[in-house]
Parts: sequence; C-alpha cells; structure tokens
Amino acid sequence: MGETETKGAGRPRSAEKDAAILQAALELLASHGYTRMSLSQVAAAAQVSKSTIHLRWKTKADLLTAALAALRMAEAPPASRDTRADLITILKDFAATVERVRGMALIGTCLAEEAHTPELLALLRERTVLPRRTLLRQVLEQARDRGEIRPGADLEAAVSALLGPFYADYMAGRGGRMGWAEDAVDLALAGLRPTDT
Amino acid sequence: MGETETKGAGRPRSAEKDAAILQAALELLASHGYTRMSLSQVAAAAQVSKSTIHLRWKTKADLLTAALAALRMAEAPPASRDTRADLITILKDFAATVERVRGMALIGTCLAEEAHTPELLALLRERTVLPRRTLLRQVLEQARDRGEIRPGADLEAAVSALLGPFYADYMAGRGGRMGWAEDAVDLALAGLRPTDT
Amino acid sequence: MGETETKGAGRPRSAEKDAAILQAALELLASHGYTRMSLSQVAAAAQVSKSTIHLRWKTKADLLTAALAALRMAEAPPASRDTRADLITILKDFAATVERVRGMALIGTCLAEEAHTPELLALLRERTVLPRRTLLRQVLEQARDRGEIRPGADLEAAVSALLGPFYADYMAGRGGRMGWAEDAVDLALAGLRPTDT
Amino acid sequence: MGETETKGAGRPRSAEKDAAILQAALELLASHGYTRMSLSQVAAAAQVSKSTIHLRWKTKADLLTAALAALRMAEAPPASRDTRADLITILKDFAATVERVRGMALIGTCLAEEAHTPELLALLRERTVLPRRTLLRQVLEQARDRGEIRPGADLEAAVSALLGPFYADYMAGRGGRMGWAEDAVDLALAGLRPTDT
DNA sequence: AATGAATGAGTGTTCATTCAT
DNA sequence: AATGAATGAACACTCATTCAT
Repeated sequence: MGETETKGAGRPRSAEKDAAILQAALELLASHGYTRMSLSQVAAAAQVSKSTIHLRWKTKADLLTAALAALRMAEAPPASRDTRADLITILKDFAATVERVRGMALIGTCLAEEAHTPELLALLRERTVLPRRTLLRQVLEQARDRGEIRPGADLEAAVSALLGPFYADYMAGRGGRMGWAEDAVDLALAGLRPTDT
Repeated sequence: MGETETKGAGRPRSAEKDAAILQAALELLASHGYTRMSLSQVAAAAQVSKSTIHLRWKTKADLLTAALAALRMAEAPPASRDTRADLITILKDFAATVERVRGMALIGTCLAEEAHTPELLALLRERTVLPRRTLLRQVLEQARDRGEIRPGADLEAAVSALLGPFYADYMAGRGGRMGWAEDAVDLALAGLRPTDT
Repeated sequence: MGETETKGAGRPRSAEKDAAILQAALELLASHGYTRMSLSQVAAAAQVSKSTIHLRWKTKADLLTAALAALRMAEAPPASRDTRADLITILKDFAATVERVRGMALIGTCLAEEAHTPELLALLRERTVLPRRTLLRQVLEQARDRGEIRPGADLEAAVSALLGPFYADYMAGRGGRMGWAEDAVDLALAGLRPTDT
Repeated sequence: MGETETKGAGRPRSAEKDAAILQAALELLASHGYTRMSLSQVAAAAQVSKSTIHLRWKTKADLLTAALAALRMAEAPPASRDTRADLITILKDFAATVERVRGMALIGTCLAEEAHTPELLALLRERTVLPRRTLLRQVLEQARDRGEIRPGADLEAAVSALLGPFYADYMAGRGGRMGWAEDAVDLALAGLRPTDT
C-alpha cells in the first residue's frame, strides 16, 4: 500500500512513471478509443519506453483496466437541505465531469468493448456511475424522510429518471442543452410528490 | 428495343451478396466494434471475397455507414388512444430492438468513434433514435390535445425523460430490469399532469 | 490486313476503341511506368471497360507491347547536303520527340522492365532508336562518300558519339541544355575529319 | 562513468542486419524495379522480419533511398599522366561497375520513378554519375593545362561525349561492345586537339 | 529497472485477371 | 462485342508483445 510493498532487490520502480503512464492511457482511451489508441502513443505521451509499460502491466487490457480503476471516486454530497437545489447541483457536476474528460467517448468505448473486455465497463460503473447514483439516492432518501416524497416510491428508478435525460439528450444530439437538469429534477419531483389525491 | 436505356450491361450485381455483406457488417460492428472488426471477417461471414466488398463500398467507413443506414427507420405508431399503454408499447419495442441487435454495443461503438467517424453516430441518430423520439412525441402531443398533459410542457424534455431511464439503467448495470418502462411512463405522466394546483 | 481480317460472325471490334486504348496505354506507360499504371486507368482514359482491353490483349504485358509497337517509326531524313546542318536537325528532332512523349521515363521503364518483359526494350529499340540511328548513319555515309569523313571510320561508333551526349547530359542533370546538338556534331565531325596529318 | 552520455540503452541495433537489408534492397531494386520489388522480398533475402525493416526506415521510399545513398561514391583517380590511358581506365571501370550491379536496370528504375520518387534519380546522380564525371573532368583539365587540349573547350560537354556512347550503345543493343571506350576517347581527343588549323 | 531491437499476425486496399450477362 | 461483377494474391504498413542489453 505504501511506496515499496515488497522491498525486493534492485532499483525500485518509479512512481512518477506509473502515474504518467496511467494518465496518458486514460486520456488516449477517451480521445481515441480502446483499439485505436496504441501503446506507442501512451509511451510517447508518458515519456517512457513501451517496454516500461509492459513491465508493469502484462497486456493492453490490463493497463487500461488499471487506468480506469484510478479514476477518482465521487465528490462529497452537497448538504443544503434543499432537495431540488441539491439534486440539480449533483446533476450539473455530473455533466461537467463527463464533458471535461470526453466522458461520452469513454463510456462509448467501455460499451463497445463490453463483449471483449467487460472489466472496463464494470470499472466505469463501480468508480463513476454508482458513486454518483449513491449521492442522488441519499438526497432522495432524506427528502422522503422529510415527507417531500411519496413513501413507497422506487428511489432507484427515480435516480435513473434523474440521470437518464442526460444520456437521452446526448443520443438525440441535444447534449449540453440548457436547463436539462432543472427539467429532469422538476419532472421527477413532481412525479414523486406525496398525496396526489 | 424498348427500355434499353438504363438496362445496364454486364453481369448484374448480386442482391443477396449486398444483403449478406450489410448484415454481416452490422453484426460484427455490434459484436466487435468498429476498429476490432475487419473486412476479412465481414467477407468470411458473408461468404464473399474482400474485393467484392470494396467493389460496392470504397472504404471500411463507407461500408459501415451503409450498414447503419440500412437499419430500419421507424415502426408504425400504436393507435389505442390510451396514452399510457401507447407509450409503454413504444418503449418496450425500443428496448427489444436494442437488445436484438446488441444495441448498446453498437451505440457504444458509435459514441467511441464519434471523434474519428462522426457519420456513424449521425446515422444512428437519424435512423433509430430520432424516429423513435418522433413516435413518442406524437403520442404526447395527442395526449396534450386531449387535455391529459399540461399545455405548456416541454415535450422534447418529456421524451428524454421517457427514454432516459433505459440508458441510465444500463449504465448502472440494471439493464433489462422488469417494469422500467411502466415506471418511466408513470413518473413522466405524473409530472406532466395538468392543474397541479 | 484490312479492317476485317477474318470476317467472323457477330459484331466486329471497334477500331476506334483499339486506337484509344493503345494511345491511353502509351501515355500512362510514360507517365506512371509499367507497374504503377493500372489497366483501370487505361480503361478509364480510353472510355472503355477493362474487359474490353482483355478481350483484345490477354495480359498487361501484351497490351503494352502492342502500344509500344504502335509508336511511329521515323521521319524522312533531311536532304540539305550540308552534313553539319543535317545532323543537328536530326538530333534536335530526336530530343524534341523524347521530350514530347516523356521519353526518358519511357526509356527508363523499358530498361527497368528488361529482366521481366524484355519485349518492351526490344520494341523501343526497333521502333524508335534504330530508325533514328539509320538516319544519322545515312548522312554520315554520304559525307564519307563526299570525302568529308575519314574513309575507315567506324560510323556506328560515330552515331553513338552523336546521340550519346543526350543521354549523358540527362543523367548528369544537364538535360535540355542549349547547344548540346551543335557541340556533339562539331566534336564528332572534328574527330572524323580526314587527313589529320 | 566515462562516456556514458551517448552510450545508448537497450539492445544495440544489429549492424549485420542493416547491411544485409541495404544490400538485398539494392539488388532487388536493380533486378525487379521499384514497384515490382516488395518489402517481403527484401525481408526474406536479408533473413529479417518486415518489421525490422520498418524499424529502420519508415517507408519503402526511405529504404531504397538509403540503399542508393550507400552506393560507393567515387574511385581513386588514376594518375599516369597519360591522358588517353587514364580516360580509358575510368570509362572501363565505369562500365564494369554498371554491369556488376545491373546498373542499366537501376538507372532505368530511377528514370521511370522520376515523376513519383525523384530522390532516387537525384541520389543516383549524386553518388555515382557526378563523381565519375568529376574524375573525367580532372583528367581533361590536366590535359588542357599541359596543352593537349584546346584552351577554350567546353569540358563538361567533353565529359558527356566520353560517357555518352556507353548509354547510346546500350540503347542500340550494342552494349558491352569491345573497344567502345577507346573509340570514344580517340574521337573526343581528336575533336579537342588544339591548333586544328 | 529500463530501454530499444525484433517479431508474427493482422490491417485496409489495389490490381490483373476470369466469369456471367 | 462489350460490359460489370467477382475474385485471389499481393502490397505497404501497424501493433502488441517478447527478447537482449
């Protein structure tokens, strides 16, 4: 867990190179896709030889799996007690993150590789999708506890209703549309309101 | 003699081969992704020589563009006058179609290739995403005209709210979950109901 | 020998197409070289299908051999009885012809193909080189008969001395240099003069 | 420690392979021509993988350019002070060199490729043609200084007159003819003699 | 540890030629 | 006769991986 797990003999591996390689790999994965990126490109971007990469990760898939695993987990949840504002904040931060790292291309790559390298999509889920969903669900749970949401509501479905429009808009070519987060939150909260009768 | 004008000399092009190539290309595109599939594989699957493919489409991108363009456009809309049932029918047919053609892998490929071959995503949109959205919007418009939906509602946003959960569920590893369509429709219709006051 | 050698049944072959193909082939041979030119290019330039070419000539080599064989033979010799002027005229016409048809590239192609398709160089010799040499030798013979040239001189060697500088200049990157013909003729005639003592 | 600066890490590149590749490339260039030779053939002849070639030279043109550039530059000039003998020696060595490396095919290839890969002809000139011409011109200059040649003579033209018959003979199918060098030298020297009056 | 050399499998594409209309 | 479809062999080049230093 520290710097030198097993002390071992010989020169220790450079931690800077580890990091440089992983970062370069992740950027190339998003910008070129799994099969179109090459280890030579990674090596060049990380200022390292190709063999140095293979020394650490046996195959291309191993490297990219490690690169995805290094993605940062999640942010601290906002805590304003204003359900609508909190949800919108989380959704907007989600969209901003995706846009910053060419996220749709990265998501696409993991989807495209699912049959061949399922670890990629699994890691993407575990590291980025699920933590974000947890944040949203926590806000919804608090809202339910405060009586703002119908007690029996399926909160996982509600989370999908909040995030879904982002994907659907992108697929429709309407990605980045203004107000999408507000629309999604308003529609969901309206649908979840208690005592509709 | 007669219509010799555009009769066309020489051996006519085999329509079976056309179809076999396009089908093989589409299947391989979904199962392997753009860069991992090869024209040799397409040729082998279609029982055709590689040159026969190049005779019809100049490049790999041309072939796959054509394969995507051959995707069926839209379905006949259901006409039951029952808004909820119609929407659910459309969404379920959408999900079934996606599953039948390994649709998420195909979508992933098009997303991953967006930077390199944007025509793929464009065609996927034009041929599959937008027609489906049109169907949904027509049902919503009729519902609005019948007074079931608030007059000022943004119906495009509503369409994204209907389709979005499908994508979000898939990304969360909850793809194919029972009742997703009903949940999405119920939430959306509840949120769009008129006279909330 | 006429248009329809053996009358045969069916439609007679189009003579215009024959000519168009041969001309296109020759031009492409000079501009692209044997291996870099393609029968598709010939077909396109001659406005004919590839099969029409194969109908007349079995292989690419056959076609190009025929194209070279169609090169025009030689010009009528000038007859001014002025040896120097006549030689210069012939040499300049030779250079002009070579330049007009990208002759050095054509010569290069035939030389390069000598091991593989020796007919090409043989035809080039027979149709273009040797006729020109004959012209030069005739002028020299008349000059010798008139006593302007030493009786025992080797006239074939003299012909090579007249033509050679053209090739040597081209190889040295001095091709097309002004006055080369005059220089060559003057040097040769000076060397061939009788009664040097 | 010491000159570690440009010591170079990793496995050193095999010099034998370098040489084997270049030699094989040159031989195939002369025997097959630029477009008809293949890198597979070079690899096989040099007992090397195709990738090993590409590791050293990025493209086919690069490789063949390097192969031509490796041709030996010039010979030591003979220094017998006997102008006629020296010129004949140089010319005969020239002819022998050309024959040894299938020179006319090589020249043909460079001429044929001039439009497409002009570096080939340029290198052939620089490495083989021009050094040889320099040798000849030096002998002629010394002869002129000794008064054996008319002072105002154009020595470059004289060089072309010396070398030219070799090319002209080859084109006429008289290549390798006995005595060509003596004939060329005698004719040129006779034409260049001073005080013809 | 780190590097660069070396490789075999594979890519999309071109082409001369043959086949069916 | 003339055409266009169809093909197999070949091409230059790339890449992930292994080997020697």
